Amino acid sequence: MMSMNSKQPFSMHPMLHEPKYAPLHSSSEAIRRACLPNPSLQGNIFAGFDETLLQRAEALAAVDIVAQKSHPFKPDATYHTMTTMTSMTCTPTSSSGHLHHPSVLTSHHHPVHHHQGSQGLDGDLLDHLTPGISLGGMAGSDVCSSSHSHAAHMSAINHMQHHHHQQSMNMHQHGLGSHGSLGGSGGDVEPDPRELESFAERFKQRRIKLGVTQADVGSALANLKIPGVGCLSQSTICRFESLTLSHNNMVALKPILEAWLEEAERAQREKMNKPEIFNGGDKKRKRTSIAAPEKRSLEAYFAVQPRPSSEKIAAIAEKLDLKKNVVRVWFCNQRQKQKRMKFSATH
DNA sequence: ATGCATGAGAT
DNA sequence: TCTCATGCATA
Repeated sequence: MMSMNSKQPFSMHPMLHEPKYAPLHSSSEAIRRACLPNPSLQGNIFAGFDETLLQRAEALAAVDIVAQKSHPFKPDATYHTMTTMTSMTCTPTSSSGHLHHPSVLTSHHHPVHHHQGSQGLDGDLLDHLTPGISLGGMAGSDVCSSSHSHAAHMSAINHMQHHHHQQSMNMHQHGLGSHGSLGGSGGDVEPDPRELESFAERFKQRRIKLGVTQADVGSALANLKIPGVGCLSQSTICRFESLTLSHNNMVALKPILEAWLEEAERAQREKMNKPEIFNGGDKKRKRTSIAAPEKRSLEAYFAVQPRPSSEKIAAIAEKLDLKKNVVRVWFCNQRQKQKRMKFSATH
């Protein structure tokens, strides 16, 4: 069996193991990415670009760079954080070495579809309000506290074996609408972008109404005891709300956040009934910063060739005086950005 | 809210 | 070595 839908985070017992869980896959997705607007350069068709192109791209990018450039430093450093791990909270991931991510939620691929536009999105920011509610343990937020940096080796919750093919099996495409297809066996979730969009918006609103921050939601997720699901960071919750995640990622996270929301609202209601109770070593990782001029050059290169070879990357790195790894990661992140929902062809 | 990074799994 | 899901650090 392959899973057809999988992703039903719930349905399994609340214990840990459950190594499997179908990863889901939904069916739609890919295509959205296909059409992204190219920043600027016109033809990216030249795939084999060579020095010449490189220079050309750079020149294009250099328009205003002329003067400023020069930053003495060389970024990079990838420092790797940590050295001490002392804590063990449930911190979700760890950068240092441990697993964490539950990719559990991944599904991917949908054959196609997309379209429609709208973008509602909102962007309000109001997240932090402080609540007074502690939602029965849920949003309490601290559970996973993360004060310390990493550590945690136990993120037990997350990870599972999950996915089988992340992107691999995309074959099914019944092309129909968006959804449905997939087998019926499980009921897959709707890959409908519209629905995701509205859910994200409603989610944010209700979350604010509850008085919890994005970070609170992330850590409270662990309290849900959904197999394979642990805490998530503020970043991820924020991205979910602003639709800046891949479509598959949105689809995977939706049921989880939906479950949390219901639980949190339920807990709050409970408290409402009882009026009284609720009143109530590390080395830090340093983030590399790529200066504007270099960034412009990178963008120009990207427009020409989004996936430069290792050699090209090295050449670019040298020209811009950046570490090769920094350049490589920049390209990876840039590609990921294109795939995010917001910008995708979906709209 | 986002930029740069890590790491698991797929290629 | 890439893609993806995620996160820490930061603007």
